[in-house]
Amino acid sequence: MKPAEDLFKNVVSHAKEYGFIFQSSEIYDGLSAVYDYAQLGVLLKNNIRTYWWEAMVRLHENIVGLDAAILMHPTTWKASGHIDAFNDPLIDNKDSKKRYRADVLIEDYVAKLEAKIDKEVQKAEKRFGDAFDKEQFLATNGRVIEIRELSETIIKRMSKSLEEENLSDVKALIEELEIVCPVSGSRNWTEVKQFNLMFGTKLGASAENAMELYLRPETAQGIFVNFLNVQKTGRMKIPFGIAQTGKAFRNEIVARQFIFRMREFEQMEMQFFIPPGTQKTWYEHWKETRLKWHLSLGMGQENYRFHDHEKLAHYADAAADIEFKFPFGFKELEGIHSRTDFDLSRHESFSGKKMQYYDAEQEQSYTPYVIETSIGLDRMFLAVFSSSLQEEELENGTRTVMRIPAVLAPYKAAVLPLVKKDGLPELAYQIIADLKFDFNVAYDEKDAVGRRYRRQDAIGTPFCITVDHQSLDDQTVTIRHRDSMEQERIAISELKNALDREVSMAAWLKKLEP
RNA sequence: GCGAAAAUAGCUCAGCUGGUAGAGCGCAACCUUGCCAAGGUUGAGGUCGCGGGUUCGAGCCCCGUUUUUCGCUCCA
Repeated sequence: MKPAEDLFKNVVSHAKEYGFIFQSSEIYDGLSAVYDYAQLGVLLKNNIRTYWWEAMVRLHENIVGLDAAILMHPTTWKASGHIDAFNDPLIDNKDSKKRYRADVLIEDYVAKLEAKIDKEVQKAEKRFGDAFDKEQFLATNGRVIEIRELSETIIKRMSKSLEEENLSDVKALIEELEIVCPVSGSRNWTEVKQFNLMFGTKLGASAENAMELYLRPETAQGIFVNFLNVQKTGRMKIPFGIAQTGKAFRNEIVARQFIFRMREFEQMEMQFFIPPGTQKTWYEHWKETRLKWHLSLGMGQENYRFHDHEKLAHYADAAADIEFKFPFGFKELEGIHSRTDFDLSRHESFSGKKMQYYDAEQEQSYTPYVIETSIGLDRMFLAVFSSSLQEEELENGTRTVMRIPAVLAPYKAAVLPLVKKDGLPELAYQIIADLKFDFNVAYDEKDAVGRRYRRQDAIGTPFCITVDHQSLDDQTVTIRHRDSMEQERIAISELKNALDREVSMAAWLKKLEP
């Protein structure tokens, strides 16, 4: 058993060597945390996307698709909370090397002040016993009033400075309050720096009247702003969902671990609109449904687990991750969030447009609640890729095999003439000409056939079809299975059916039905 | 962003106290052959991440920088 670090290195170099993933702009030394999908990678990635899309949109009568633009009106991000939540003022302690959110440090300080009020209350309670009137005490006690005023002043000043982006005053405030680093206990702080996790760009060719825009940091908002358009034009009845896949961009402070955390990445997400009050049931429903999708690929139940969030995002009332066992440990692969009516309400108030749904059965209008399922396509790629890549010990040596779920494999079959003469290549090409309308098929005639099998193993091709001399006589070929390396002989006319059973989207999607 | 380590052929790596770059695998062409990698012949491919400096001379020493990995930090 190799150490995890080596396994991961192996994944990265295999991805490069066989043309799955290259670093972006490699000839210019690359661009940090940006990667390109290569000739085989794009096939695998497209297959994953399609498998998700068909499972979500095609199989669910009440889910429709959408492909919203990456650029959106800037107010979108005010409404969504990203302008606030994505703009963190950060400060480092030079001694402990720890980084903190400057506003959190100050808020913690204020929280401590307020804890002092509680202490005063407790003291007074002891002193006065039953005669103690808490309301009265809080309103009149000089010490309490003093602390209250101080906290208010601090919070006000901090909010004002943050609003005005006066970061040096935030630092000054931290220094004046003599806030120390909880780890090192020192007051040796760096300047406060603003980190904006959204990529900015400009709309408009001339600099003066250009409009500040952001590349979307999540795809979800494209769905929310189109909620009523889709609902009305699609005559959708709640509960219903809108699904989309697309690129999102985040200026991560630390982007690492290959394609696990990239600055430009692709999300596959679905927002499911439901009546308020039903969110618990639907949340559970989608947790289950999504896990089932993952398990249908047969990559091992033991590689998945749920992680329920305790700390919730500003918009959620429940949230869980489906975590996958990557080479570097269990990490988030997909999120299922109960987003309440946060997004629609916010858009309603920022746009002034009603974002409500009239429920004819209940005879009332309401702002729907939302359950979100959101999976990173690139992460899913990494999950499939890293768990598929295996070194297998054989009697005489090892073989490298990618046990990619057949439905996702870049090539479904390779057609190999046993020798490149005697008319075998010609027959092989005839077979390809027939199969290529249904399957992505490779051809290879170079080197010994055994070596060609191994080459296909290394890129995850589930089947190798070998044309030999007997094929010329009786129109049969051998078909070799990637995982077992076993071969059987079947009629050329049966190939399409045989492959269909094993690799077709339809065959795999049926596993999702009860 | 901080700290540490690394960067030499497509991949994995070697390269002596500083003296003009190698291996294995892979790749391409041809020959032989053919059912589970590693037959033969020939060949392509590297200004040693990039930029400076020291030196008669730098893959090797020094400085900067980029990228990657690990730890910290962040993760709606």
